[in-house]
Amino acid sequence: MTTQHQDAAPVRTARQRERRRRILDSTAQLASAGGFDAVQMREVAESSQVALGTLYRYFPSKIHLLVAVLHDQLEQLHATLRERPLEEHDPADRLVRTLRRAFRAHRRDPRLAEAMMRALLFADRSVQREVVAVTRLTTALLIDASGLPAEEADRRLSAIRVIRHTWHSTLLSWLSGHSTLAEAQADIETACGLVSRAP
Amino acid sequence: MTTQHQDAAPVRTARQRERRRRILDSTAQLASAGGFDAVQMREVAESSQVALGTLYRYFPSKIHLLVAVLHDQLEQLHATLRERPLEEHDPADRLVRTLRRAFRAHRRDPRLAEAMMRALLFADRSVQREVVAVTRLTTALLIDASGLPAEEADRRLSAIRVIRHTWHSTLLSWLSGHSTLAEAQADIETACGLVSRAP
DNA sequence: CGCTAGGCTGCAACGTGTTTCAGTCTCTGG
DNA sequence: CCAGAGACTGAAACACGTTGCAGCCTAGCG
Repeated sequence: MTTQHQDAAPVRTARQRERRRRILDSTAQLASAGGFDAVQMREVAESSQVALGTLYRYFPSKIHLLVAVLHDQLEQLHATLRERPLEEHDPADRLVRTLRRAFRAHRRDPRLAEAMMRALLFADRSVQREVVAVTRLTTALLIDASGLPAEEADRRLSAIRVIRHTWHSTLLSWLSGHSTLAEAQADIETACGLVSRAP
Repeated sequence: MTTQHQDAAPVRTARQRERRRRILDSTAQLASAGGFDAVQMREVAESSQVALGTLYRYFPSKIHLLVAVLHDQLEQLHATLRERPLEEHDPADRLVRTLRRAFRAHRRDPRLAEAMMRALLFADRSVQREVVAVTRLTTALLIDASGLPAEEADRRLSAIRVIRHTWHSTLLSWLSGHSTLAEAQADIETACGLVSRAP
């Protein structure tokens, strides 16, 4: 049962693009208000003025839906970050700054962050395409943030992935109340140090 | 070496201890056969010869149940690791070795691993106690593996947490088919390098 | 040895993610 | 402009985690 969503097939009409946007927006709104559990498919459908079956045609599961919201938000974050470039030169410093910014953004909307991260980490093989897209986007964002030239970044990909893992893991862990803010920030700094080491 | 078993309520009778063991065992068996989705509460109850309500008295949710299984398995792993001590001296090498062993174990039973990790990362505040217990146990295991003296380990706690985050994250990511074995192992090695740096 | 409190059982019921389907609407090719 | 293909709707139904409850059983106490 192969899925044919907009990822592979571009959306045809403007109305479909609007539907998709309405769905993403009301999902984010519901998540922002009540977290993962508050994103209920019937409610998403209703508040985006779409039938339940249609919602499932656009996003084959709640996980797909929330991962798509994450992807959407990441694109916005990436754009925002590009608008305000950093002044630091040291790659590790730049990464720490960037992730601090991102963390602040999530602290402002912890329920939305929790919903998206839970979905990302809960995603199984059926969401592989979307998860890989998010992973790629995040990696690109981190490389951008580090300010490293492409070839240098290539040599440090493993370090960047470790930073990404640490980022996701600490964020979720903090959002779920399993660790403290201080721990999360210390760990992110520790991980970012990796990018300045010999490859 | 905190031997924290289930909630503050110590088990009273032998039959209760047996019931708990039967539940943990059949959960592990179901998970091993079919992963997270195959662990269905009705089925766990039936195959451990316990009423559904009783299952819920012992473990208030599927997530609690699977995190308890993880805790159980970690205790076994910890014991196994102590039996066969490492010969390496370098802390990073020792950690890499240990995590390689652990990874191999999970490769032998990927569905069980997937079920446990999904549960751990999906756990919310209501599972805090159990998640913190697992976290502590894992940290203790890593410190043990590193061979560092206690005070030295204390100074590197953040590095050890980063290793733990990377471990969980790469493992789940590999189990979910989002990354390759090579990436996972490279990242674990990269993270383990942190423990040899200046504090 | 009987009594009581609390644990256990079987079962029904509820909520929410997901599937299915018949009927209706919209878009596109001819 | 029309017909067919595909998309959308509304509603019902299913699956599984979770809860609630009435009655039975066990353990420990008097």
